[in-house]
Amino acid sequence: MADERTARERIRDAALELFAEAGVAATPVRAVAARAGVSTALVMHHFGSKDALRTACDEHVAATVRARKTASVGAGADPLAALRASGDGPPLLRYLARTLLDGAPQVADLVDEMVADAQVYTEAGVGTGVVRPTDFPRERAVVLTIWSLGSLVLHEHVSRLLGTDLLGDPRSTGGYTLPATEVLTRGVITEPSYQQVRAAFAALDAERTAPDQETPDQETPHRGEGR
Amino acid sequence: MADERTARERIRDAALELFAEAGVAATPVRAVAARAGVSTALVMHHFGSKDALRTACDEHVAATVRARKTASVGAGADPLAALRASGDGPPLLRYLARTLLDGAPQVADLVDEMVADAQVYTEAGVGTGVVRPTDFPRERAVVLTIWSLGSLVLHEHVSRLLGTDLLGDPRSTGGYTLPATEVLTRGVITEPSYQQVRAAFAALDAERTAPDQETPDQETPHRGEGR
DNA sequence: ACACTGACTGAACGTACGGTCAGCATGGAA
DNA sequence: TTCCATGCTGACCGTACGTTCAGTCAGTGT
Repeated sequence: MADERTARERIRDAALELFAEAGVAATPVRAVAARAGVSTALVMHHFGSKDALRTACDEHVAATVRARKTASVGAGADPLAALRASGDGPPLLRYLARTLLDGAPQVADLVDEMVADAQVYTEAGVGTGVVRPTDFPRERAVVLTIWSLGSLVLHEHVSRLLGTDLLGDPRSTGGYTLPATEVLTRGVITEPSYQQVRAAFAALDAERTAPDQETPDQETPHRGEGR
Repeated sequence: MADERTARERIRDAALELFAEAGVAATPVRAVAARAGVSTALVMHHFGSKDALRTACDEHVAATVRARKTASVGAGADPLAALRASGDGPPLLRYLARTLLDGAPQVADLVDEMVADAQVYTEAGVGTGVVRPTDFPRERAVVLTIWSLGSLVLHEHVSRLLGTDLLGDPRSTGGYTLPATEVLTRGVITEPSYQQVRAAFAALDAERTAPDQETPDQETPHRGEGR
């Protein structure tokens, strides 16, 4: 019965859950108020408007993620491992997964920070021999962060396909983490195929910088059967 | 002036664009009708309800993706390369990126097919020497498909971070494809770190199947500095 | 005793929504 | 010509939305 949180916090948490479930546009303020056990007028009293409530949610999530983030790069460069384990992780992560799509500036800043952190951590990992060196330090950090967040956003599909809930206990995410880590360790593509891709994009760049001179017939950049 | 499409197709295409931009819940039927140049009543006449219109969009996207999909596994296991190149790709891909989140069954089936295709293609690639073998053929196909779709869903962040529009011309996606392919070729994590992750999850499994016997102190599964 | 403040509510307002309906053209079949 | 089916519209309906407002109540300082 005793709910230690203030009414303002209860409203914000209720909004977080409902916005995460159905999206902001599909969630009436009345539903938020009902879930928090208050009147709709009190929601307006505390936040001023539905949009301001949404912004407050964005800021709360961003602040919490910032507070909880740790340098855990070993298991697949996962910037959210600490959050996953914490009690209030699931609703927060669900909300984050939703709002990664509708371009809230607070969330965009958060992603930028995650990328910067990932770059620092991977470069440190290169020093300690945990992480391989790369030709594209920043771009690799972007790619790894995007993949990590992308699997979070699509957690429903991951759950259906692998039976692994990425929003739950990190110790039970092996169904996803194991193959992902295998890919991130041993790779998928063989070296000659990679060189073909590199050459194809280099040719495209050359064609763009000097578009007048003729280029040899190469309309499909990835051939696939070359050995 | 001559628009060859029927009014029904114009409505469906307008809905596709608007739903992709702002989401279904935030798009009024009136806006769809206005974009298509018809009355709102005609939208209802053709589709019956907003929800049915949404379903029609889902089915149209699924059908188009199925029609366009090709076996292009060389450049990072991208199941949507053909679609990207085609003219009506962008709005379709934008819609797909949106609806991958709200669990439409047609889209879920589509994802399942993509995974199945990815598994077939990667296993064929192992035979021709383009793709490396794996301990988890199906799980690897899931992971690669999820990463590919995840980067599509987060294309806005990719664009901001790398200046590369994944929805546009595939020949100008090198900013993303090159580092992604490098990661998928040479890996990120070193072999000993991978073995640590494997051992940690194996220990967790053992603990779960025989939870009574004591296990050695290992509360954090990824240590990171072990060498 | 009074005044003031902030949390909080029930009722209401204006609006924009999804959906309905009667009816108007057009056109091929009878 | 009559008929009905189809594509289509403007006007309308009930509802649910975001927001406003007047006012209650408890606490606090004076």
